[in-house]
Amino acid sequence: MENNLILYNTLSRKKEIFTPLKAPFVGMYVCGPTVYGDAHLGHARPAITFDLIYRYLTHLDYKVRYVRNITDVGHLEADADEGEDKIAKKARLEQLEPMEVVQYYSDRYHENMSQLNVKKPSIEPRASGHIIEQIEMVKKIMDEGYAYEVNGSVYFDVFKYNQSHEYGKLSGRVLEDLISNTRDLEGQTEKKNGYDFALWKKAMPEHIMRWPSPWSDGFPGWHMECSAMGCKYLGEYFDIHGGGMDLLFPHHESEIAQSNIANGGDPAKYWVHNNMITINGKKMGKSLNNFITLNEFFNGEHKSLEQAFSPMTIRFFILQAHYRSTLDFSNEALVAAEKGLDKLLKASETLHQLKASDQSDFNVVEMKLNCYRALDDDFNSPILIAHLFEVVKWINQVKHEKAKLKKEDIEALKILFNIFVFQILGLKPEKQSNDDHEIVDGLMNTILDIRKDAKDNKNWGLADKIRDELGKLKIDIKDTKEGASWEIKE
RNA sequence: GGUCUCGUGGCCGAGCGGUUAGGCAGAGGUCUGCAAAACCUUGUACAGCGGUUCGAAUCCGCUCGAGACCUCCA
Repeated sequence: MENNLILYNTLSRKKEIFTPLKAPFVGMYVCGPTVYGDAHLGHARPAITFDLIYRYLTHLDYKVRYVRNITDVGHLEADADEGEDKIAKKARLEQLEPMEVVQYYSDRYHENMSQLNVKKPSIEPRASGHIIEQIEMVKKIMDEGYAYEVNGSVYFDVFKYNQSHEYGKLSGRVLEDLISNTRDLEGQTEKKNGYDFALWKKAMPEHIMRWPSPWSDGFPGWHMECSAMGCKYLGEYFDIHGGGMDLLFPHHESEIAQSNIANGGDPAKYWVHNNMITINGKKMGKSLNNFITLNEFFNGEHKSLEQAFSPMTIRFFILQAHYRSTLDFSNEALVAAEKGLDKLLKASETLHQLKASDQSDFNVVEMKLNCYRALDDDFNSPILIAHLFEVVKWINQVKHEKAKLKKEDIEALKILFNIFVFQILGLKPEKQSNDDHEIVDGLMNTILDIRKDAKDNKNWGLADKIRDELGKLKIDIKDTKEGASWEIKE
């Protein structure tokens, strides 16, 4: 497949033509969740954004190795260097082994991802399983003279690094500004400078998660894991590094610094960042405590929710905005997404019942090109969806015999829907598929048959009664020219 | 305080120098035993004020407003 893909590179702040380092292979690393709580709507954004990118690159015939980590150690609670490990804290509170907490929330995260139809990454490494690699990397940085040890902890010397490299080139920060901003931070730390970051932390006695190292029994600094694991599975220089915009600084900036010293260069060619989801105009996040978990969306049990929203509604809602824009949550917006998605999926079913004509009123080839153009332009899913809704219009017009489509065009549209709606956008019908389906179908056909007899005899009372009673069972009956149809609500 | 981003019709959200974005909601109509769905028609939108230009939502400046990062955060 010819490649016209353009993507926005945070590093250059420009859209660039996507040229893989070693086509057809593509290496993509995305910062995954810290598993110490249920995933919320904010977590769904990068998952779905990079799922879209993964799916599209795969569709373009690239052999993608997609690595998304699980952070199960090293993330500190309050201060980057003085706080307590998030996992360990949660474990102590709940009287659980740290790894028990990790297992529990990892499982729940995976369950949510599966519900959202997010494909599994090729590799999902855990930080705790790569302590050796991280220690090795810290050693390298020590050997190069860009890190110093204080009381068993190791810090990266940002000032020294900045003399030969540019600390801040990703986030657009200037070290002088950082100096003036960190100068008046309270508390005397072990660090030479406030902006230095930890590569290895000595564990306090109460700290449960700890590993031996040349410097102390302790644990790796947060930024180490992504550098070490990215390098291990994708090489020292790979194609795409992704994550949320809030990770730009200091996380990704520090990864670049570490990698430059340890491996002699940047870790990735393209840096891709998804924007935040907001609630009442503010970022939805753990720290602001204004988040709604995915499970709460799915079951509707949250005071801010007027109803439950299905995983596919959430997915569609997110895909209707460009990944680099903020997306504002509201019940109204989600209801709109729910209805829009329903319309799209219904049209997909209708497509299979269309009657072919000997000519077409629409240019299917052009439409297909437009769909590709949308995705090629920095994965513009909202534009793609707008195109798909035009196809929905076509389908409905043909259904109502107000427009025509040739047989081969109908077939082409089926393929188009399959590619863009199902394979790339990753949407799927949400009907429960259980073994009772055939029985239910049979029953419904019988009932609708009886109702049709009633209607033919103008026995409106009986016809309405059947519809009303079924309605109470959440079964919707709709009369069309072709006969009655039914569907289960919600 | 520093750095950066954004402000689009009732709501969400594309576009980023000249062409209808799209979805939801609203209004009118077609269809229909009724209802629903679908279809057709329908919207004085681009924070404000200046400037550049033949032409600006789109570029520049200022003002106002909102947000992100600078500390863990997707």
